[in-house]
Amino acid sequence: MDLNDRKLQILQAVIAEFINTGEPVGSRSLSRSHDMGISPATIRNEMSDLEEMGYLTHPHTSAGRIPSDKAYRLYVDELMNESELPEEEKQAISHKLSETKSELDSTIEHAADLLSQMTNLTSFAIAPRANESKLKYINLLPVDETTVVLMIVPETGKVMNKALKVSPYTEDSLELLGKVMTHNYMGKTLNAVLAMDIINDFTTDMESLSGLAKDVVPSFIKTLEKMLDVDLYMNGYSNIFNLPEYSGNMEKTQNFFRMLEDKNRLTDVIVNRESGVVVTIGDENSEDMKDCSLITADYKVNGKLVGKLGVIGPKRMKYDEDTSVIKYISENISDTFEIKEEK
Amino acid sequence: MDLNDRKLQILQAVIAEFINTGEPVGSRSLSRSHDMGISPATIRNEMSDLEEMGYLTHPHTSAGRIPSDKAYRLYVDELMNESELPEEEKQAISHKLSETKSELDSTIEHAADLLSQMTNLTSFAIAPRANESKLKYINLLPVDETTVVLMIVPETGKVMNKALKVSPYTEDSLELLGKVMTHNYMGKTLNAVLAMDIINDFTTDMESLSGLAKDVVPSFIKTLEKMLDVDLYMNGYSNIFNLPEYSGNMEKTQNFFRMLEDKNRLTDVIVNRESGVVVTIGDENSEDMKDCSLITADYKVNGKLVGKLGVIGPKRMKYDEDTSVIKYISENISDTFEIKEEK
DNA sequence: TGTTAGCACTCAAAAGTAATGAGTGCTAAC
DNA sequence: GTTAGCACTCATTACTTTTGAGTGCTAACA
Repeated sequence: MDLNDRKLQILQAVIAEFINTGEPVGSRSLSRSHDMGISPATIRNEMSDLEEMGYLTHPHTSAGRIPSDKAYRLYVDELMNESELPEEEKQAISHKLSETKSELDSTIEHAADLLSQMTNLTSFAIAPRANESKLKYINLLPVDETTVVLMIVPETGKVMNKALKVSPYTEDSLELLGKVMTHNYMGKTLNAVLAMDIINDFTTDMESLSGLAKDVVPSFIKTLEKMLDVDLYMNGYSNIFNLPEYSGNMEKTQNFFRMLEDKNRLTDVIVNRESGVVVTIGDENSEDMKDCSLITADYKVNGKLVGKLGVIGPKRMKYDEDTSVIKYISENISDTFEIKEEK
Repeated sequence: MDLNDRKLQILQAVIAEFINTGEPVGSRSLSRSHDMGISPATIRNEMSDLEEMGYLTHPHTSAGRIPSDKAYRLYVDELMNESELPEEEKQAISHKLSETKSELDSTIEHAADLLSQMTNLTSFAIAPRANESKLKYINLLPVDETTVVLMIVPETGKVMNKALKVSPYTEDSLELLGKVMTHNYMGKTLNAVLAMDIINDFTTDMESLSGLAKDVVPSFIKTLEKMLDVDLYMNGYSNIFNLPEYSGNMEKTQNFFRMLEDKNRLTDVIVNRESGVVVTIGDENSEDMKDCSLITADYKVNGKLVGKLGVIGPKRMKYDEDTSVIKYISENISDTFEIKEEK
C-alpha cells in the first residue's frame, strides 16, 4: 500500500488534532474540522489503511484514532515545517539570557527557566562536563591559620574551589605544594589526572610536604571527582498537571515524577544523547520514559560541545514550535559564549 | 469541660490511629484496636466531648473522627514522647554524613537525602546564608590573556568564584586591583559591602584601573549578590504518592507540587522559621501549605546558626520519630563542623 | 451518676444498571 | 473510487441500590 498524498494529508490532520486536544480523533469530527472535500466514510477507509500501515492506532473499537510512534517520527522527520520563531519571542529570549551574560551557570539556569515557560513542558539543562577538559590552573591560597582554599580552573566548565581545614602550615610549604601540584597536573585532562596515582606522588617523594599534603590531597581528589558530576537544572514539572492525560491519571503522573526524581539516571540519559537537535519519541526512549518524548540540543562554549538542554513531555508535544525554541535558545547560548575574534 | 485522663487517652489513641492509617477513626474500631476497658458507646460519648472541645472533627455525620490541628498541637507539645533514635539508625546517619566530612555542601545534600529516606517525606535543606558573614578573603587571579578568576571567601558559607572574560590586562594591574578591593572590603559583612557605592569607588578614584575595573567590578557585585541567595536542596517529593490521601486526590497532589516548585517562596518560608526544632501544623502555615506540617531544625557551622533543614508532609506525619531524626541529623552536622578546640 | 446495650438514622463508597454518543466496519448503491 | 446507511461497540456518565462503618439518643443497669 502506498502513502499517497491524501493519506498523508489525513495523517497530518490526525496528528495535528491529537497534539492539540489529546483526544482520539474520529472520522466525522475530522471531516468537520479539516474540510478536505471527502466524506467521513472515505476518511474512515483511509484511516483504516493508515492503521494497517502502522501509523495509527485504536485505544478500543469504538474510539477515534491516535498517532503511533511511527507517525510522530514521520511527522518530525518529514511532515512538520519547522516554524521560524516570531521576532518578539526571539527578542524575549535574547533579552532574558543577556541579563546574565558571561556567567555560564546562571545563563544555563535561566535558559531552563525560559524553556519551560515557552514550551509549557518540563525543561532541563546540564552544565558543562569537565572530564575531557584540561586543567588550566591550580592554586592553593592561604586564608587563615587552619584554612586554605584550593582552586581548580578547567579549560571549559565550572571553576571549582573549596575551603579546606588543615593543620597549621607555613605559607612557604603551601606555595611549594601548590607549585608541585601545578607542575604535576596542569595541562592534563581531568580524566587523565584521576587515572594517576595521585596519593603516591606525595607520600613517597616529598617528606617535607607530607603533613600538609595529607590534608590537601584527598580533598583535591574529591574535588576533581566532583567536577565530573554534572549539575542538572530542572524546571516546570508542574506543567504536567495542565495535560488532561496526566491530571486525570494518577499512575502516569506518579511514574513521571518518579522518573524525574531519579536525577542520576536522568542526567545519564541527557548526557549520552547525540549532539545536535535531537528528538526521541516514545519507545525510542528507555522503558521509564516510553510514553514521553524528549527534545534536546547542545550548546557550546568557545566552540566546543559542552552542555545540553531540552524538554521532556508527552508524545503529543508541539514538536515544531518546541524544536524551534530549543534550537534558538541553544544557539543563543553558544553565541554568547563564543570567543569574540575581534576582541 | 475537663480534659481528663481518659479523654486524653482516647485522643491519643485517635491521633495514633489516624497517623497510622489516614482513615477516620470510629468508636468501635478504636475499642477493638486499643482495649481500654470501656465500650464503644462510652468512647462515643467521650469523642463527642472531645469534638465539642475542638480536638476532633467529623468529615461527615457517619464517618469516624479525625484530629484537628489543635489536637496535633497538643500531641506535639505534650502527648508524644520523643523517641530516642535506635542506635543503628544513629550509626547509619553518622556514617553517611561522615563520608563527606569537611565538605559542607555535599554534607547538606546528603543530609537532605537521608532525611527523606528515613522519614518517607519530602525533605529540604538550605545551605548557609552569607549576608552577615564577613568577607575573609578577596582575590583576583590571572588565568590567561582574557580570563581572570575572581574569588571571594566569606567567613562562613560557601566560597564563591567566577571566571571572568576581560579585556587584555597586565598582571600588575590585576594585582593592584585585587589589593584595592581587599583593602576596601575585607572584614566587612556582605550586606555592608553591598550597601556601599562600589562602582564609584573605582570610576572616580583610580584612572589607571578603570579599564580592568570596568570588566571586573560589575561581576564582583553580581557575585556578592549571588552569595546572598541560598541554595535549596530538595528530596523525596515522590514519597507523596505513597500516601493514600494524595495518591487518590489529584488536586491535592497538584497543589503540593505547585507549592514545591515555587522555590523562592519555599526558601523564604524556610529561612524565616524560628530557630531550634520547630513544628508547624496545618493552619499555622501559610495558605498554600495549610494541609501540611513542617518540621525544621537548624545546624551550625563553628557554633553560628547558618542553615536549616527539615521535612514537609501531611499533617498526620509521625511527629515523634520524624522530629528525632531531624534533631539528630542537624546536631550531627553541627558537631561535624564545630571548630575542634584541641586542634 | 457514670456506663452500656440497643436502635434508628446517616452517608460515603461500591456495585450494579441504563442511557448516551462518538466512533467503527461492512455492505450496497452511486 | 466514493459515499450513505446501518448494525454494532464500548467508554463515559448518570442514576439507583446496597452495604457497612459510623453516629446520636434513649432507656436500663450497676
